[in-house]
Amino acid sequence: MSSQLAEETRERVLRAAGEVFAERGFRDGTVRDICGKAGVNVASVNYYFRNKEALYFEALSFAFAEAEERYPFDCPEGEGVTPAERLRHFIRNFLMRLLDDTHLGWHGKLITREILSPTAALVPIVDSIMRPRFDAVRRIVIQLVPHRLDDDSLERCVLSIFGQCLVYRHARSVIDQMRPQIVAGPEDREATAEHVFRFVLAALTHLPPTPGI
Amino acid sequence: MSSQLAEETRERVLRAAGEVFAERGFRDGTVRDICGKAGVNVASVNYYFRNKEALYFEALSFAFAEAEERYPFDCPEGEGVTPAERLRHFIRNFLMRLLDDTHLGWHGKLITREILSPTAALVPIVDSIMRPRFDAVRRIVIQLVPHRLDDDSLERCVLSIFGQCLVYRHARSVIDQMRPQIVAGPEDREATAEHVFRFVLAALTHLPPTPGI
DNA sequence: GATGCTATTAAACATTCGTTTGAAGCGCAA
DNA sequence: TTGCGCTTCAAACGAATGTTTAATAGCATC
Repeated sequence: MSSQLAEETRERVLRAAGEVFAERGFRDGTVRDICGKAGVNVASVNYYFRNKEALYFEALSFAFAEAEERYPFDCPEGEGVTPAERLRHFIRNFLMRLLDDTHLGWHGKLITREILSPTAALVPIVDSIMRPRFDAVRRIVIQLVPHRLDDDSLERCVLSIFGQCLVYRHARSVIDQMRPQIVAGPEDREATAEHVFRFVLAALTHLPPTPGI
Repeated sequence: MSSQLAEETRERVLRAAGEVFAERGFRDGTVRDICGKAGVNVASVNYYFRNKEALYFEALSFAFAEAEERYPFDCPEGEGVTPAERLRHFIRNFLMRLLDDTHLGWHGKLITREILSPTAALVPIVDSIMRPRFDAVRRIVIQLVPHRLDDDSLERCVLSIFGQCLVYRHARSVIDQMRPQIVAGPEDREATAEHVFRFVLAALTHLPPTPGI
């Protein structure tokens, strides 16, 4: 029977693993680093998880679950909310999460690494977490574009929206070197979110119809 | 005196290093892998370069130089070219490079890794290669937006453009799992480039003025 | 208090990897 | 040919790392 204390130890290792893997990657993040940060013996990894790889899988799932919990995907779908308001809400929510480096920053770093070097762990994450958001944004796009779009154009619109948010995380090192002021403070981030919203809204509402459809 | 043969060996190691580092990252890409692929002895790394880290630096610079050579940044600046045509040209050129997996794909992968986990090698690359492109796109944006933009909004517009292109590389694994058809064939990639161009053009030409400026 | 299961520990093991070493190969000039 | 400098090689070294082991401690139950 696993005690309450053991469960706490397990979660401490899981959290330390997430932070270490996020900062240094799977290979560079050593078991000794993780256990040192968690304050446990190195054998704990083998005791609680099978090995380092299984620990990585669980840490990734744990990070996603915790990120979902703290930054819930609350895209208002009610009747009284206009599509533009839903769009603004989504973009701000998503961007704030991506730009957050302080308390929850390692989740995003870890996920970014996983996307760049995908393992088998990515498949269920894409299906269970990313796809619903993709679908929600697609519904917003359909409502905002004044004419019908073919399926591929629709997907590309959604990707254009995600891309404008994701660049602030993926190219963060370049931004910090070239234009640090646009993401420096909270008010700058709000302004960035507002910009992305206006940029997307202008594009969607004025997108020309695809010829031949 | 270094012979012609030695120079070829050096470059073979450099190229193999770029491919291996791109595929597996700095830490996972072993010296033995690189030398095996290059068909040379492991001691060659220490002979031609100082050590693995110095090899990585040189491989990164080499990759950038070769990518610049094969995909030259030829943004037409002449009088007779409209800003919209320059934008289309830039986006297509940039996107095709990002989506190219075949002969030159490892350059982009390597650079993406470096941006995510930046080392000291990134600073000169940003200054010498990325900044000029950023500046060129900014000049195009100024010409396309019908009113004056403050500096920060201008930077964010440029980032919106880059982000819409970069997402096709950074989130490639997710796209491949969710919507592979939009980047599958050459004609799909052309359609993607055209979409990004139209999306950006619609946004820039209809972007509302920032209040209070 | 004895017993048995769980949790934790220090130490060691086996492997991998970057790096070094010393010798051998090779081209070329004297 | 001989000698010399540049290049390549096989082998080994030392450090780091994932994993295992066997012993110890903690703790609930009887």
